[in-house]
Amino acid sequence: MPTDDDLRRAFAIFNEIGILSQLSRAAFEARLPDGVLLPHFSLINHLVRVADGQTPLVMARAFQVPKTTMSHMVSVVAKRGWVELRANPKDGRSKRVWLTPAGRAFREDAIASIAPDLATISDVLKPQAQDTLLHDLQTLREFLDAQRDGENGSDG
Amino acid sequence: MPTDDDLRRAFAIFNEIGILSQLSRAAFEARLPDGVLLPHFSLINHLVRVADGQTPLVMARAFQVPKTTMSHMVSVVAKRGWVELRANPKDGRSKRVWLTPAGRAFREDAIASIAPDLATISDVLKPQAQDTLLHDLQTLREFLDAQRDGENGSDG
DNA sequence: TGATTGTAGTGCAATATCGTACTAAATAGT
DNA sequence: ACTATTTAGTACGATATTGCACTACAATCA
Repeated sequence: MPTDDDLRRAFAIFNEIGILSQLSRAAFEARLPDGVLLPHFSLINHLVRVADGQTPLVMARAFQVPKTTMSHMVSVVAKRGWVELRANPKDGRSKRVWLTPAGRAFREDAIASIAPDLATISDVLKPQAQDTLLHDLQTLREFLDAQRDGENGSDG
Repeated sequence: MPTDDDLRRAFAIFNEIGILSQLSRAAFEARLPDGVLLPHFSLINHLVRVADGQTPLVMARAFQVPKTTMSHMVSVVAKRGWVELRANPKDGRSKRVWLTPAGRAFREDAIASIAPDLATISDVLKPQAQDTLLHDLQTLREFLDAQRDGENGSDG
């Protein structure tokens, strides 16, 4: 049975997460070219880390956004020349998203430009604390993911 | 001197924070009336917890959003009848935002409806771990806040 | 093979966020 | 007091996110 203080603490945790998300996103986007947003970087980064040639719908599920949102995100980064859309010979309905050399270069540059900012974390959190923090955040995220799966998908 | 692994870990921490923010926001909004978003609740909650009668500009700074964004947020919750805008007798340029009884009731209902979800955190994180997590998140947030202050404000 | 159902993507409309430019009011400097 | 600067808020436009409806294609089934 949770006490009032338990609830307050849980509320505070998610409140801090929300604020941190906002602050870190703003800090990151300040290092990106003008008009480029965090989701655009995330999309490219995803293609590099997982694999390119995925369909927009698969990516929408990975990012847990509606497919219309992914469609728009892909069109934006395609306009920048960072990905190319090609027909899927295996399935006439779908397209596949391929990285371009410019897309990979953009990712490298972005990572290099935020690395110094990222490194400053160590000014306030010891390595051991960072490990614990990351571990607990992952635990929490997996838990929320599992809860979400128990309910409903976000698109058709 | 940060190693590659240090950077990877820091990157992963902020990545988890971003995902958690998205997941918890979606879970929260699922409990709110249709069309009501987290910022709308946050605005009301802020007025209850800090004080109502603040000016929109002060609130914009508290939320770290541009004043045009706050203007829009206030107009939305005002349309719902949860706040009232009144002229500021001390300053003819500004207005002050006051909670209505309906606004306070909305907050109570929202909190009551998410409390069961919040309580489930304890299923995966012990109280001690939650304390540490909250503490480290606050440390990180204060650090980012300080960095941001060292640079520039977001509006005029 | 033809009809039904399901899936991938897009077009469009509604709302949110946010920058620029503007008006009105307060403040500072002379 | 008069002018210049600063501050509070709004109007407007641009982009992002997202739901709904639609088309094209695929898969299933009779």
